[in-house]
Amino acid sequence: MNKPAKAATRTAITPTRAEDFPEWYQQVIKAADMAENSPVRGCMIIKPYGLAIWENMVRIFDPWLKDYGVQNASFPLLIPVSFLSREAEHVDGFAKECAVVTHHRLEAGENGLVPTAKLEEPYVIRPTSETIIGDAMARWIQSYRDLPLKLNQWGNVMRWEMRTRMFLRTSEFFWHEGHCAFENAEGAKSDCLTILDFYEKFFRDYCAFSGFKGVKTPEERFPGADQTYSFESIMQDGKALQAATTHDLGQNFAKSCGIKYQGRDGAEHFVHTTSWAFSTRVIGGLIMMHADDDGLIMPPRIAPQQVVILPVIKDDSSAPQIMEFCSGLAAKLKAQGLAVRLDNRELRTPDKMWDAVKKGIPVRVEIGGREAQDQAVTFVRRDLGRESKTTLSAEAFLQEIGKTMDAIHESMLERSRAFHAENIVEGKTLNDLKDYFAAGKTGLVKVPVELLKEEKLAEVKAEYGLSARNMPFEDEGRKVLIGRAY
RNA sequence: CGGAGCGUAGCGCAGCCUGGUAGCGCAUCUGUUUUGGGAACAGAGGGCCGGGGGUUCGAAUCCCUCCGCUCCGACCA
Repeated sequence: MNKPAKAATRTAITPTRAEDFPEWYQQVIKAADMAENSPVRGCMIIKPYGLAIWENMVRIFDPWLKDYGVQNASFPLLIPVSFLSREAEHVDGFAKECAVVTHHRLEAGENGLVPTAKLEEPYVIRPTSETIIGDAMARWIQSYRDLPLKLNQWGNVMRWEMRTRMFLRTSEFFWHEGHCAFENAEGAKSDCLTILDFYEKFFRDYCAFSGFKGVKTPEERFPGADQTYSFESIMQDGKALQAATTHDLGQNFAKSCGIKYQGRDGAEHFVHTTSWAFSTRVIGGLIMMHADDDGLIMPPRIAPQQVVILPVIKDDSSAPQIMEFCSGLAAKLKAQGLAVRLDNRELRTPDKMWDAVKKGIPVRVEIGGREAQDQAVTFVRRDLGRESKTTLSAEAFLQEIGKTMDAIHESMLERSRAFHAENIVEGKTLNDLKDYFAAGKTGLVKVPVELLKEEKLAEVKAEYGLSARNMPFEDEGRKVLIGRAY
């Protein structure tokens, strides 16, 4: 009798991506212990492992901004309602999703605490900070010598979303928001493009994200912007994710906030401002881009833990030797600047192993009696799975580990590129677009921009839940990518 | 805010139609044996069955009403 087929196909995450993508996404987050829902509607608790990813993103990206001349600052969480109403389009865009603070005191009432002491002017919890930063800029900028002024803040914002999903869309989310002011339109545009390049580099070289830079169509622009640029990527279910945006705000906010300077010509001019951001949403993108049916797969360069060392102890007699070898190995890896975790928890080895798998730790090292004896290292790459199990001398392993990290990164990026290549198809006509999605296909269709003028486009978009993602730079504005998006 | 579904142990679920002392799997704890890709046995702990109201001798189950969550849509990083 043959043994029943070993549950080799059992996946750490149920359901699988193919069975139910949204549910799979939730389960990956739970399995990796990244975040959980909170008692506050639409807001999540980011757990240590999830926040560690964000902290790495901050650690990597922040120096780039500083190097480019951006200074960090911090503006209030609360914004006077009157500030928000300064820019007409901006109001339109955000008013509906603002949380409003109207009182400043609680008193015991019949059914518990009730707000008393109404504020004369309510505040909104910032959905974004253009207006309050603009107000400060108006005071800080007098002369062309004060320009450019480049500011950024790392913080949280709140948008009262109708429908939330962990990381991808939550009412409160963390981000950085850059706000810059320039003498002229060229300065602002160049800022938008420079930062967009930073974003592309960040996603490509650290998150192993393929994607495309481009210009937003007018209807997809940020409220109050003259031009919005974005970096977008396609997730494993074929839907696009806007990973980061930069906005050329022209003189719109300068005029509504009164940001003026005396120019080289002695006359008074309005500045040109920009704003740009990426958020904790990117963490959701990491999951949907890279994770598989066994859970997360972290790109090595932003992984909170890059190497996990699992001692495999069979009997207590060999334990001290194994642990000593493990500690030594951990110390040497740390000395190379790697984030190492020696998992000496009192759990069974398979449980620790699956924990490492579900957290997507790039390299898992297993050290048992044999390795300790031979001064060797057995390791597995998370992106390749158990087939990649390799044993090297400790010396060789320590020499190669940096290259292994790079190789994992490159292979993840390559996978992402291949996926993008397969999921962007060219179309010419509205019917091409319609037929593609009518056939149940996913991904994006690249069509000539002239199609945006067709009246029937709205119908097709509505029918299949499509939107214009952006007009990729590589096509010089002649084409636009259309598809479903997060 | 519209449409659909769901709230029962830490997690995943059954029980509800047809009311009668709350169950299963995993996880947890204890012990023993184990341990190189998801261990076995034995025992134990753990629940205001989302909240409130009703019907009833009796409600997880029937009715009303809130609240929350998930998915699809509209809105959006």
